[in-house]
Amino acid sequence: MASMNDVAKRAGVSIATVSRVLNNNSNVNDATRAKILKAIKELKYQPSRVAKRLRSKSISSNLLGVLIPDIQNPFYVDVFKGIEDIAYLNNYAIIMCNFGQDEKKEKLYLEILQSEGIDGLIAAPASEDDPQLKKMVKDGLPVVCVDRGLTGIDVDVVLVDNQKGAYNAVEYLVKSGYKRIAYISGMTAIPSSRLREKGYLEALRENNIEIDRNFIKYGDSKHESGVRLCDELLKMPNPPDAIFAGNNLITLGALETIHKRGLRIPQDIAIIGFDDMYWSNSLNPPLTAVRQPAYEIGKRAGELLFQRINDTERSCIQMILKTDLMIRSSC
Amino acid sequence: MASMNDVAKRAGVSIATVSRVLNNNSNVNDATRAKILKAIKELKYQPSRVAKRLRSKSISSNLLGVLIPDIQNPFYVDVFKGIEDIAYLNNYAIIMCNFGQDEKKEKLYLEILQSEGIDGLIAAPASEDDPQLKKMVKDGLPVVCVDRGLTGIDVDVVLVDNQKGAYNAVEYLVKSGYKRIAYISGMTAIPSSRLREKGYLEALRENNIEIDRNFIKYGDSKHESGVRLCDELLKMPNPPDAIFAGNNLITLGALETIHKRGLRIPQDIAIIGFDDMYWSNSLNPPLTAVRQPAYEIGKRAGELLFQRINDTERSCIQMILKTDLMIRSSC
DNA sequence: GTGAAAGCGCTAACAT
DNA sequence: ATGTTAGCGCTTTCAC
Repeated sequence: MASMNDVAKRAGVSIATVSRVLNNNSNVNDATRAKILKAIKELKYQPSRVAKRLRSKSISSNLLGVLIPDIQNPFYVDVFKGIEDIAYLNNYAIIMCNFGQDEKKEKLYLEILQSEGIDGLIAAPASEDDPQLKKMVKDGLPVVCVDRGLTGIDVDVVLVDNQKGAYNAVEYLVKSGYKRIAYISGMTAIPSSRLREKGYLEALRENNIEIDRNFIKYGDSKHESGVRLCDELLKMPNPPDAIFAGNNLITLGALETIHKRGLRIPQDIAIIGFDDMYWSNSLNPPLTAVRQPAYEIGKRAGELLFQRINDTERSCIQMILKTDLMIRSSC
Repeated sequence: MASMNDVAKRAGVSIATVSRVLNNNSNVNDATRAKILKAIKELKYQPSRVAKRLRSKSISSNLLGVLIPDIQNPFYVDVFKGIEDIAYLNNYAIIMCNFGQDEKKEKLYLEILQSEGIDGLIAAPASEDDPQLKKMVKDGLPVVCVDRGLTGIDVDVVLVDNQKGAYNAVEYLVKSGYKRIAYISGMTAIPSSRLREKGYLEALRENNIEIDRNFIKYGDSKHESGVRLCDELLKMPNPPDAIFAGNNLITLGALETIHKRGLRIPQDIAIIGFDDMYWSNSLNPPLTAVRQPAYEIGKRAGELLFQRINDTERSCIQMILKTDLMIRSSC
């Protein structure tokens, strides 16, 4: 790889001048500029982002971090796509950190990110109390949280109203005549899981449906726990007549169990999921679900991040997007 | 962020000694080491990967690139997860480049990757003839290709036998009694699309089924083209009785169209897909599909990459994994 | 308008 | 066993 020095030599100028034409700020003689441009072309010179980053942390390093709990969850994939589209517009590359809801892994990734000298970070932290991430925010790293916030510190956040979304879903179940409604929760360490439970409880309470604690199952937000917890629910002596699944992976797992048991949906057991997927229509049966605008969450987060990178002083924004109940035929 | 200099000062030693304990290669006096370790802790010092990378390209920069065409395709997500697990084991971070099958975007990402001084790259290139990527391989960058190779140059490749997978799928369709079998292809620029077509044609030919060119539709490997091309197929005066869908996104799109038209699967139209998904069982009906071991592809590619990083001279390997026909009830 | 030189944080000879 | 120093590729004063 040719360096600036090579270019300078070839063009018969100093590296300072090369730097000047590259960043076309100061005035450079047209003839000199032409010579340099020619040398750059001939040598196929590409500036090193690494050297640039080392040299001045103050200036754009064109690198940002994305820290998410589960890339195999389609929700985060869409969020990522939203972020990426914005990053690309700004000529930024992304270090992707998928920590699998493992706090140790998250910690290591956070260290790496810091060590890489990123310009900014978009994160869905393992816990809203994450001390390490909080410290990074305090130290001035531009951070935008998605899906989950951070307590006790001012930070930009983009998420949906989880409680309301869950409330709407469960209320719809109630209005449809279901009375024995179960909830399969994701990890309770995740704020959204707790808020969805709150929405669930609220909807039951307001509709005078007795709350049965045995109908609330706690898992780890993954497919497998949907499979297992749905099974536990269905083999109860007096099983539920409807299930509210805490996220898309859980929903898919629950569907698997229901189908394995040969039960009909919604006649034998109804189901409604949090998180829509574009293939929800092709599921058996078409799934009724609470849709989060995942792509938009990512896009907005990306926009907020670049705003903050360009203006560290701007006051923090909490952006709450709305959910949509996509009514199909699983309940 | 504390630097090595800060640590050295605090411990009352030179930066060289600090570097020594950090890379614990040379001998350092135990007392000195202790002092330095203490200073590191107190300052919460973290080495800068950026400086390290700038300093010596020869040594591990702990950064690698992943270049894939579509992160919203679950196949690539699983491949990525496989890569990531291996990268994490080696303390590597990943720059994720999702080029959306857009050659211009791919080119820019490749430039960025080079400019970031990555140690190695795992790529599913837009074309098997990609001159830029080829040049990077020639220039000595460790590269492993997944899903698609590179012509005219020696490079490690991990993929499945696409032709055989397709052959098996279409043969299964034939054996099941279908005679009017259509193929919805992904982008023909992608080798796997062409190989799957070859397998499709081969299976028809060997079973003495007349090939109808109108039954082959070419799209762009995305959901939308599955929706559209399946529709074109179904509104033919004499439509097919079975569809072989070129990848998972196309399959999902085709399913959407079939359901929208209120057709029964497999009575009215049968479907078999390339690429399995873990929720295939929950689709309507459970989908028969050719399974690629996506996670393993990523994992193997990661392993090969680290092998190559550690031994640039090792001769290239082409690893061909096998596909499985997952028989369910969509045909 | 252009060049010289310092320095970002680190590693690796080369000294001592 | 430890320190000194050059240099990775770049930006940015400060001269001229």
